[in-house]
Amino acid sequence: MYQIIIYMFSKACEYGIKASIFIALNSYRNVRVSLKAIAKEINSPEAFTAKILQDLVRHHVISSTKGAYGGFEIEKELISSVKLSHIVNAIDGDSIYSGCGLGLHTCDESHPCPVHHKFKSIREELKSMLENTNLEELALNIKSGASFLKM
Amino acid sequence: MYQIIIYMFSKACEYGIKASIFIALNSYRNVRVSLKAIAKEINSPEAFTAKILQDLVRHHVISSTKGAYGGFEIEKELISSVKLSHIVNAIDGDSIYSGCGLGLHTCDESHPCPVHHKFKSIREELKSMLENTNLEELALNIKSGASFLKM
DNA sequence: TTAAAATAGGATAAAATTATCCGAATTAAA
DNA sequence: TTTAATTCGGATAATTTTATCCTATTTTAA
Ligand code: FES
Ligand code: FES
Repeated sequence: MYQIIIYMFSKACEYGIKASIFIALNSYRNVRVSLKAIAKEINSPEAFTAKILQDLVRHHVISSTKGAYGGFEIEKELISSVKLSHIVNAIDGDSIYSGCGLGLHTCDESHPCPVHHKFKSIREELKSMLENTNLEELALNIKSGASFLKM
Repeated sequence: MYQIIIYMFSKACEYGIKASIFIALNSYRNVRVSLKAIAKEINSPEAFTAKILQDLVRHHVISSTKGAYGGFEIEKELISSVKLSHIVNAIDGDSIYSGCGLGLHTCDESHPCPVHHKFKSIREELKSMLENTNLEELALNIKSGASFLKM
């Protein structure tokens, strides 16, 4: 059984979000970061993080360069347009929010589960938050020391 | 990778909540329900549901009677005082909400992760909802056909 | 041209969650 | 008293998620 009910994100998403923030942070300084550096910074397992970064590259959330002096980056001009929802979609797929909180086949207004109306507003709020939070603001908060990527 | 990010509840919780509602519904009519009837009604795997019901019994959320004509029930007078949070606590433990959305060791106001402030309000809202929703209202909505336990 | 540093990707393993099986214990009715 | 209907609980299996390993490929610099 879980220890936390609100499984906001899968581990994969957690790592993906944190990695993206760290990459953004460095891309402002035109610095490409390696998998190794990322995993160290966000305190994540290297090989698993690699898989997630590959996903993000495939979905064009970040870009990668192979070979020596290679690594991951995000085009500076794009950082402010990358939303949390993009990252989450890339990693967990985009069938987000369509599921019923109690596992009914679909979440359907005309055939609601017992908690449908109670959860709907919360879910919408979360959704709009993800769609309106961009990497730039998150990176700036890290930079200013207002928030942290590990511990 | 998950298909739905907001893993509101574990499967165990989903089944636990739905089962509790169905039991409540029947307890109003002084009818004890069997595991078999519950699993059929909420469309859940029988043996797994049994484990969850055992948890709920141990935590005194519901009560059980062994043997022929046995089954599960909830004392009528208690139905309105059983909150969703009780069910969830019984099944997933009570370290609820203490975890950080991005997996930091603890959710700490003075050492916040990048999404801390964004998620905090949503989480609080969800918490108070769980603490303020009782089985009675959920059961009544099923009874009146306003909500459904399966499909 | 070679060596070193990286990402990419397939295969596999470990851990957690979900699900199943089976026998023991209990209870009520026949 | 026997039988059938049940919950209880331990063991185990299947599935999903998370994590690791190893090799291939790419790229840059020496
Ligand atoms: S039907 Fe369950 S959340 Fe909408
Ligand atoms: S520190 Fe991450 S949610 Fe509070």
